[in-house]
Amino acid sequence: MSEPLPSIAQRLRGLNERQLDAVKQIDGPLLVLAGAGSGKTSVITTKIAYLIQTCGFKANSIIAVTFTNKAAREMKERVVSILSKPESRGLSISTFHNLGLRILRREYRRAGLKEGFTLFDSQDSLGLVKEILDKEFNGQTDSAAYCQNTISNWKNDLTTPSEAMTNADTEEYLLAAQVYAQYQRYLRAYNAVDFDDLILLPVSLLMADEELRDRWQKKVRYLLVDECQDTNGSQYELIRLLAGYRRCFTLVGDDDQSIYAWRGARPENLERLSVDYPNLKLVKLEQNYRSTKTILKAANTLIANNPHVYDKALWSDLGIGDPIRVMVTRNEDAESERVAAEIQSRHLRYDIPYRDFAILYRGNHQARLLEIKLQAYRIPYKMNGGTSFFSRAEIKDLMGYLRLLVNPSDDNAFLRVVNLPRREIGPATLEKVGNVATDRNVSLFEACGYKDIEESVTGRSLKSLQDFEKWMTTLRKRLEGASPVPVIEQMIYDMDYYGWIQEQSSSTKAAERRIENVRFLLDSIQRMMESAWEEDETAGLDQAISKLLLIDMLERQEEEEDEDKVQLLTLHASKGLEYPHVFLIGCEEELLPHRNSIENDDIEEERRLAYVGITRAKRTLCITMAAKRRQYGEEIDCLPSRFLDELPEEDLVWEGRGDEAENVKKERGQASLSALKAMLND
DNA sequence: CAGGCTTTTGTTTTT
DNA sequence: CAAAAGCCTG
Repeated sequence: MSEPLPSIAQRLRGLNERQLDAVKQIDGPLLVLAGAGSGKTSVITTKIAYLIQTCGFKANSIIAVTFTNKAAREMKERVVSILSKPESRGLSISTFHNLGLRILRREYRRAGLKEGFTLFDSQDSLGLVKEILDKEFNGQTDSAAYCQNTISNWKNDLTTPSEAMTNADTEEYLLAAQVYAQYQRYLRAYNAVDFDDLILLPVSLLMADEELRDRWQKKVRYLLVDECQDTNGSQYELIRLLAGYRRCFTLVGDDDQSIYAWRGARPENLERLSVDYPNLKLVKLEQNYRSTKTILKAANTLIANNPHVYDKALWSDLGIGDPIRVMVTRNEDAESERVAAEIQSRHLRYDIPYRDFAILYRGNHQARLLEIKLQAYRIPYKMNGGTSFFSRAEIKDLMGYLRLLVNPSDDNAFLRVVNLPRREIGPATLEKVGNVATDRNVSLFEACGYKDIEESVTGRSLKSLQDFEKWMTTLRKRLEGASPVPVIEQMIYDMDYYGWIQEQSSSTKAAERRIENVRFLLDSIQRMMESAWEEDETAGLDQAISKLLLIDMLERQEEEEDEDKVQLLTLHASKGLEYPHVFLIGCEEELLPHRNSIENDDIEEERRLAYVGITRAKRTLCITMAAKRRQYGEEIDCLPSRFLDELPEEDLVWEGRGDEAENVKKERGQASLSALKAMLND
């Protein structure tokens, strides 16, 4: 031990009175209403340390849940830095989905799953829905996205297929309900689960099985949940079930930062808590340690336009700081250009590191232009989100192989990889395999091992099919008890996958990049295997790959290099983060209150989104908008976002090329006027 | 069966 | 205006 660790007593001294309340309240249900930047992460991490060090809780009896892997990682690091490593051993800080996966990995048999079950990502499940619509509902594949969404909502609300069927009162619902039933059947046949199942199945098991419920409730002595305004119905139920009769938990949330209602989050869970737990204690954290007074005032003024159940008055001790700049530009091109130029000049003039800047936007597509301009200015940047690591073709391919290796029932994986690289196995052959599979009631892969196929499939196709089956089976045997990565490398070598990638890629550069990605995946698997510690007794390839699917690998990849880069992210992705200098771009009607949200009257959530964006800023905030924007090839006029009207005018400094700022100011008046008219009409 | 061509579709937000 | 999906030819 080189340096003495900061003792828990020291930690506690660093907290304010409210925060201390939140930490010390340990013997009952507690809700912490934590405003933006009020130090809730400190509270959670200190509390975990306090529970272990002062109150004598075993680390492995505490479960902390967050929504993103990033938050979980950060939290874990902070706890480990307070406690010693051995003391924090076995402590579980993970996302809801990871927790669900962990439960399922232990109890999968009771959920009707077999060993090595695979996890479908949303692309996989959309594909499955399409397949079902195609096969069983004469090709109504255009409603696939709708069905997928509806099914997901049902699952989040713990609605079973039969309940969905009974309650279906419209044509669409009925179709979705029928697809839902089939979808679940197919998933089980493939020995697969989707994201929603990771919560749904553990909840069903805990509800139905007393022994299991008992076991888990004994195991979990204290529960902490971050961002609980984002919990959906099934997640809330999971919390309740794990908390059990002991009812010892700390939930932290902020209703003003609820921005996930569209994916089933139910912020009203915060209110429901006091009904379900009458002795619920409430602590409010209202001191903001992050932003200047000006920024905080703007945020407060904006969010005051939303109704509130719990009143909250965020205040800051920090200085007034700079006023908020509002930049108006000719079009979206100029907007990105201005932002890039601004960052470069501030970087050069004041020596502000790139990493201190963040550019926030509503939709991922807005990043494209920014990338171009930032590159033109030679500004290093990091994009958060965007195309996931796992949606890259080469990664999907390899994952397909791994999935099939681990789970021979995974027909999806089979179909993806069976003819890749080319093995002369086309649709005709596969249809015959499909027939055998249906007759024998086995998966496609298993059907390849049956003698039956020799009756229908002949010649070269038959040989390559059987070779494929033998090859995969041999690999799987070799996988047993061995370290998986060398086996995978052998597999890649056997099929000359790198050669195939080179053949497929347009340039050697692109090919190199893709091979690098594959290597990175192998590397991650290796690391995952090595860190098969804490909790999970078995560490198989199957576990490694499903865990990796849940982790945003892009994050990981970037975090390794300690970089100085401008951060580009969506408003949604920015929650929980903070930056000294923030640019909030595209503040226009139809974009920041998004058009769909205007139509559905969901302005409040959009306002919260803007609120989240503003409260990310520590020192300066710059809001931009374009007067014109190209959309579907047509150039359209943009109105300033109504949220600009809701900010304190005296703290805003408008800039732009003279006339444009003037025009927009005029329009701004008109916008308010038309909003007023609309109100009067209601 | 593959790759190149035309047509059509479309933009929220994500574990 | 772009990307994806579907169509058609070599």
